Amino acid sequence: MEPVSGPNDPRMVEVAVDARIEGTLTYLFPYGDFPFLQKGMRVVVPLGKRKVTGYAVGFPDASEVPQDKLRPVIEVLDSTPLFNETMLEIFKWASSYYLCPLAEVIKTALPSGINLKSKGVLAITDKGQSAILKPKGREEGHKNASSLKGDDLKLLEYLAETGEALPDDLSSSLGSIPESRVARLVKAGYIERLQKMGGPRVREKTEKEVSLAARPPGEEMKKLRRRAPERARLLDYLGQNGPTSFSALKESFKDPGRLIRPLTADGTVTVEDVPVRRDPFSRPLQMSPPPEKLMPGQEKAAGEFIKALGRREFTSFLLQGVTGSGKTEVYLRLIEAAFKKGLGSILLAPEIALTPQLICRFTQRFPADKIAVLHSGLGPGERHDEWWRIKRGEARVVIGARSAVFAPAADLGVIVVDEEQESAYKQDRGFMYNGRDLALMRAKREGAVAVLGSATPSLEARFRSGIEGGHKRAVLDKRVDSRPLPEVEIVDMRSGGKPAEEEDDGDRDSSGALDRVKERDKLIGSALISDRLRKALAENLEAGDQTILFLNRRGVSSFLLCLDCGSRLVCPNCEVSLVHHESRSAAKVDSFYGEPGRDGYLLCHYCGYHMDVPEVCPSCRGVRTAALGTGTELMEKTISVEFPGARILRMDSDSMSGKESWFDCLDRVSRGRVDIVIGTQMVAKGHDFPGVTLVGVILADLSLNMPDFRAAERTFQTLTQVAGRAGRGEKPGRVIIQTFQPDNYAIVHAVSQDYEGFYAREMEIRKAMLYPPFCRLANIRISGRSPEAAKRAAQLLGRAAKSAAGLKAFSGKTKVLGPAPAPIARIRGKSRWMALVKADSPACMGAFLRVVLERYAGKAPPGGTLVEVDRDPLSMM
DNA sequence: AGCACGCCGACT
DNA sequence: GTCGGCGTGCTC
Repeated sequence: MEPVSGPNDPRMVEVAVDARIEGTLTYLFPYGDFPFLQKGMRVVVPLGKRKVTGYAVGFPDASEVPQDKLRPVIEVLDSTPLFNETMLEIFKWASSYYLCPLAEVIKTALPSGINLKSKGVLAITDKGQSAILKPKGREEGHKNASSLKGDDLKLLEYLAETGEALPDDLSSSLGSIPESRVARLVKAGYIERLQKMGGPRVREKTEKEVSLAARPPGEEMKKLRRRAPERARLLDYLGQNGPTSFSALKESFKDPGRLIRPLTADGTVTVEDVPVRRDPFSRPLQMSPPPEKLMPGQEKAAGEFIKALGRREFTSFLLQGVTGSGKTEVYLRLIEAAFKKGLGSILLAPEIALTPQLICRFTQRFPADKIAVLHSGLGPGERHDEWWRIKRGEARVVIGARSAVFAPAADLGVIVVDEEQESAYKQDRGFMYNGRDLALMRAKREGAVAVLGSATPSLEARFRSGIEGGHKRAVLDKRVDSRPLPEVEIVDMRSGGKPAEEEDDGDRDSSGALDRVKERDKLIGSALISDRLRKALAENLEAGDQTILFLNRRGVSSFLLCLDCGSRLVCPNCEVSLVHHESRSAAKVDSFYGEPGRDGYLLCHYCGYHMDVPEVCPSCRGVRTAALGTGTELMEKTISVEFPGARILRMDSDSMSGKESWFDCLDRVSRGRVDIVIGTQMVAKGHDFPGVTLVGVILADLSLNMPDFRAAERTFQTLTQVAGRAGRGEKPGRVIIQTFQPDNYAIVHAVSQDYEGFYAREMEIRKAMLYPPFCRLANIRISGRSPEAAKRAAQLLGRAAKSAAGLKAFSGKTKVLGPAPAPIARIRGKSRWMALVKADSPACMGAFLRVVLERYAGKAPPGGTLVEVDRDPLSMM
């Protein structure tokens, strides 16, 4: 950590610069000015004409770049390092593994808002000033008459008035200003660009704190009590309670300001600004007492974890426990043990599960000031406070989402990753890390105990718990209060739902007009509720119980389904659903069913295989096929028509905005103000709704048919999870799963709540098709504004990849699928392609990707296309 | 993000 | 032949 400090040392510092630069740059630093510079501190360095923030990551004693090209550090921003050597190693590892610039990794790991950036502000020059003062410059005969048009004059006047301005501010005041115009004015010498450091500096929140400086002698007090009783009472109060915040005083005194002012004048009391913690969870929480006794399974698991903690050696566990088996209690015991040893702990949970209820369970066990919470709902100030409380060692128990894996906890003893299979742990842009995987990596480097918890572990985690050197496995197979798992039944929509009958009146020719589609939506809306579910819903309403209707609306693409036999069309090469595309894009209507596909084509988004929409279903020769897509409001409408009295709440990412609304909804449900909740993924994730006794899954197929090799795994996980929502209170729960594919193994095993059965079956398929955990994956994503350029780039990249795969080092160990258009082929005006790489080991994958990118870099086509690598992708969309 | 460098079309 | 457009690639 110490910089080289000998008198003859070259005094160079290696800086990870916050710019789109691979690798690090070397700078000089005048040792006399910055003798305290250490690794882990932020520095301001010159980069071209700009000043940027960088992170000191090393002190090399030689540089490949000639000494005279090195420029000196301008400023050191910290007096104490923001990360230690261990974290730096993790950052470097992550940078190399995820092929992401080191500075971007570090920026992600540190609380947002910590970076300063130099901004190019525009200011008017003297020449510009005089040009506005005497606009009759024409008679000078110079060209400035022609270049100073009315618009330019306005711009100069604006700058003269404001002093300086960001280009964005100019645009918002004067309308969009093209860069070329600014450049022209700069060149003509009317305005100049200045570099100004600035950034969202987060300051500590402070509060006025009043403390007693000198207690007046008894006589004084007596006098005071008579002359100014309130003032005396305040002094007594401060004497008793010690230093008190101004806001707290307001509760006991009417106008503390008036009382305090004279007291500060004579020095009896002092008022100070002290930093206070912004409380991220100020909402009142209802407490439920912690269980006194653990179940035998919990006891055994907790014992094993704590024993491993005692060894202070990296050990990883998979805690596999059915819904309601009390995993959280096991985490708490382990973290308690670490806390008692003075070790730090981190609990990662998916963003959506970081509820007040979860935090509350921790505040019951640990002093509130020892806990820090990190999640995206925090403002920059709150996040900053929490981060520093951890950094300073005040908080030793960290609860947070994905990025909390980087929390600066010292002496880390425990990292828990709850619901380890969740895709929320994967960041899907920029630094595309997986919080779970980095948690394991960090635990390894810190000699900590890692616990991955899940009711339905990812195949990767489950697989690694069965191999030499993998995770140790602990199983909780009993629910805490011996409550039975809810009764799950399947409704076969091919007969029970009868969607086809009503729809079979000849409107299947693709000439159907808009109103006809709407008409059919209505029919389909009600057809999507089977008689069985309708009856159960009515009964539940009658009984005054709550119902959740779960519409698995993940994804945008539609797939082709046979309405007779329920089979779907999959790619013969990749075993993922073929995605239906309209040949005429004008036919796009927001309909649950798209136009039945006689036209259009089917495309595999992994390998590019495509075919025309078949006339008949390949498995049953039936003629009734439909492209199944999206639509949620439809469900709400249908239900409100069929059950006019019911109080309905729709919960999905569209109808939710901000955390308030989300909390409010949860609140309304738990208070019994809602009869039927219609929702997407959101309602499936761990919330206790004791009043819910019926859960209906509208169409389990929707997630089953995603063009993703993990579709079955996701479906199994979601159905298991959503089934766990029913019957959490005293009444038993009931789950109705509607599907066109009642025989699909994911659904069958979810119904019988048989994880191991599902695991065995899915592993066979993964092995046969060579998917994780039997290989490593990387998704190379290509995107660009011009469809042609993107396609061209994809082809060139494909060629680079294929040629690299032919190298001796990689042949037989790597396989390239595609390139093919991404499942969402166009998004926000960008065309997207992807190529999927399989490799037999992480090391091979890393080496291969580097070679591919290097080969491609030589011949990247024009047109500004972007190539990104998503390593260990969870979503291929 | 900004600036230099280099390659093509419109002008002197 | 030169000016100047913008598309591409470095920046220690």
